Amino acid sequence: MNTTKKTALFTAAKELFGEYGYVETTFKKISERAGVALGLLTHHYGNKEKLFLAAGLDVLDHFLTRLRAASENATCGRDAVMAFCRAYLDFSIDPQSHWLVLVRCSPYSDMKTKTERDIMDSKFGQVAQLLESLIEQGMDDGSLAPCDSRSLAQVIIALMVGANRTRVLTPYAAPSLYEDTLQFVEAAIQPRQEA
Amino acid sequence: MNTTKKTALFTAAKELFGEYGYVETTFKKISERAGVALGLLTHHYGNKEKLFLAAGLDVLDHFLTRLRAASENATCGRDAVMAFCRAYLDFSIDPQSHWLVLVRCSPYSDMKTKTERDIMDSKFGQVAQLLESLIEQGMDDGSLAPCDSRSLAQVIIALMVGANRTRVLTPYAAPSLYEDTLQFVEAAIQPRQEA
Amino acid sequence: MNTTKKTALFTAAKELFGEYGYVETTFKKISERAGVALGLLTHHYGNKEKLFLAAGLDVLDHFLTRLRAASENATCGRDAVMAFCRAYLDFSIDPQSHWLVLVRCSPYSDMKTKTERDIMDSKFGQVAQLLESLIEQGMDDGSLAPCDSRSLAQVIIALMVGANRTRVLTPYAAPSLYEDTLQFVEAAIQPRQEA
Amino acid sequence: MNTTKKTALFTAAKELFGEYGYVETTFKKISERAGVALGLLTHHYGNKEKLFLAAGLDVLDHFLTRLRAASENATCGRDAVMAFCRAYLDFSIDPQSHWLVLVRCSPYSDMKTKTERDIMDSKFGQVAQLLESLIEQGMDDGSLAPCDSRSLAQVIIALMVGANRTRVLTPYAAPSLYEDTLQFVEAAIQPRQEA
DNA sequence: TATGAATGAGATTTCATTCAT
DNA sequence: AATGAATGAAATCTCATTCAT
Repeated sequence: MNTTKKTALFTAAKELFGEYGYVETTFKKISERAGVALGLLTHHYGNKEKLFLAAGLDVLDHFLTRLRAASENATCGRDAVMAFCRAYLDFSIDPQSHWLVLVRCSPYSDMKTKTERDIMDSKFGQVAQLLESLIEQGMDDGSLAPCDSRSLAQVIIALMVGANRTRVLTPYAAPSLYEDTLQFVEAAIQPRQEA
Repeated sequence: MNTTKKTALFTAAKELFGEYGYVETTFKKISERAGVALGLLTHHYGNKEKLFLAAGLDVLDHFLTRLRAASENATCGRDAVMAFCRAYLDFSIDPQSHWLVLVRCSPYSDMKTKTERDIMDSKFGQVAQLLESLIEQGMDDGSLAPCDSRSLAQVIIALMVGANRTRVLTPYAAPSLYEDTLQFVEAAIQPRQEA
Repeated sequence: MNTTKKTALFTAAKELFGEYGYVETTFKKISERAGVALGLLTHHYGNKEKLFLAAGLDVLDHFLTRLRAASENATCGRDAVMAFCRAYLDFSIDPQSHWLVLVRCSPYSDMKTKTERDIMDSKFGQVAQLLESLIEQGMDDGSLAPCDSRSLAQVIIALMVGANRTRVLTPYAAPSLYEDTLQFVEAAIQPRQEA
Repeated sequence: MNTTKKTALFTAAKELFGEYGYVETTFKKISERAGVALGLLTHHYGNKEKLFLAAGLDVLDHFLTRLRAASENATCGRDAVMAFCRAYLDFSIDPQSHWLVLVRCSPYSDMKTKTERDIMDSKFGQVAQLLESLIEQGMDDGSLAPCDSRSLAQVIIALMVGANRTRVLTPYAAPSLYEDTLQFVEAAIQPRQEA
């Protein structure tokens, strides 16, 4: 197949965006790591930003697939929420997932075009919607106390975001951080019998 | 009199780092916004990275001061933790605080020198230590259930980080996000009487 | 059947050279407008310069044919000269003629090869020779005053060139420019009875 | 003076735009000919187009000054018109004038920005207005027959344009072309007593 | 004949930093 | 302390041309 070179380019780009961030990932670095001519990048992807968009969407697509798969077989809504969280954190440290693309490159700073930001936004929105629906399921089946599902989803995702950044970007994350995070979520969503 | 120009430069730098991030903040932009000669920048700060370090530390210093002030008068440890969280989130949206410097510029990507990263790290470490001590205080005074204070501190700070990023970087944050976040913390650290 | 693609390419090339000039007309643009594979261009025409030469000569050939047809049936030399001028100006604004190829691409800057410039030169020379012969005819039949036919031909053609550029390249040409130009020629070549 | 380098750059740019045209005049060529660092170009002029605009306006300003000087002392309108034409053609072959900048670079193709084209247009407009006023003066003092001054001015300028291009761009211009051109104008504007 | 992936030289532009004044 | 001209390395992007299929 002659798709090889395009694929090599794409993989190298995802690696480098994750290692160096958007700005410090250069055409030269990408083409050298992919073992491919410099010009092939614009030939296949038009420009750097479009390549980044493609990379980001690719990661997000796999992310969504993984989250859906992880949460669909849970026995109750609360378990589904916990499965979602676990899958989120697992994905974020899976070396195959190229998750760092989304961590080191901010789609909100590195993409100049509004259209492209909108595309990313809608994908991120789907992540939130998935969690919302799991929360609603939990309220339906009684495994979660009544609450504003959209609000709770945002807070839980915020926690995932922060835990992930602490782990992958800083040197001082405790080894148990992810487990602690999951327990924290569990404690917070635990329905309690009040007098 | 002559401190004026140095100060103007410093303020302009903090504004621009927060608006554009590290890479897109140029010497030209800074000197223009400050209404000051280009050469003054290296004259006063040596180079871009040192300027950024100074800006970041300045923001962090004010941050720590604010967190300490907010938490020191609480009536119990749990209240102190909540005051800490509230102060964190308030500071993050105070236009005077130049907090965005720390959000848009990652000290972990934008600072090449290990020494400088270490300086920042130690400051961030003090934030975590402060929260840890408040948690311990809570365990002492019985307002918080026994737990690993370091772990809990990291998780809570992770949540602050994520909530803040959601609010200031994305377009889809719910207006109630910060309040929801605080409630979430409250629910999670609520000591509960188990059978 | 297979001439179609070559023709489509040629037409697209003439359009684009006329619209964008030599440098800004790219292989990509041409092949896209023609709806044809990129590689066909070099396959059929060798390289960009040869394609341009072919395009320019094609336009010039039609131009010469039109000038000859327009001037051959005039009743006297002076009328033939005027018919020549009118045909020149008409051709220059005939959308079918692709005249702009010769206006926006300078054969004197855009063709590096001396041989190719010579080919173009000789064609342009034939235009001048045609006008010269019409002028001589006019001197023979008494409709034009004696003069240096080569000189007069060059001046008249210079006027055509300038009028044409004013009309097709600038935004400020008066609507009557071409008519005014013809009257100007008429006035200048009018034989006058001097005392 | 430290203006030296900026000036050297400007002169080199005018020379090269005149020799090679806009597109083939590169930053490298300019900085090398000026003996100056590459980056100085954008430092002083912002970008290539602005440099070209500055160069073109500089040439046009000198042009206008020369045309005004040449035509203001004529004894009658017709002489003023002829002095204008002679000054036009002289300027066009004065090696000091950098006239070729305007010949080889088309302000109508090479300037993308409408604003900049407008600035050039208005300068060209002043050339036409000057000639118009001379023609009107000629009609007033009786040295020229009544006519539409604007139309006549455009045609005469068109002839200057064409004669100039023939002389400086083609290899086949007769040595007497400029003299022939002036005579042609003289013949065309000669007021004649009709029966 | 037809396709379009692949190449790499070269162009414009940016920018931290230096330095003479 | 203050200025801004000057430098040149490096980045992104363009594009004619080649070539395997």
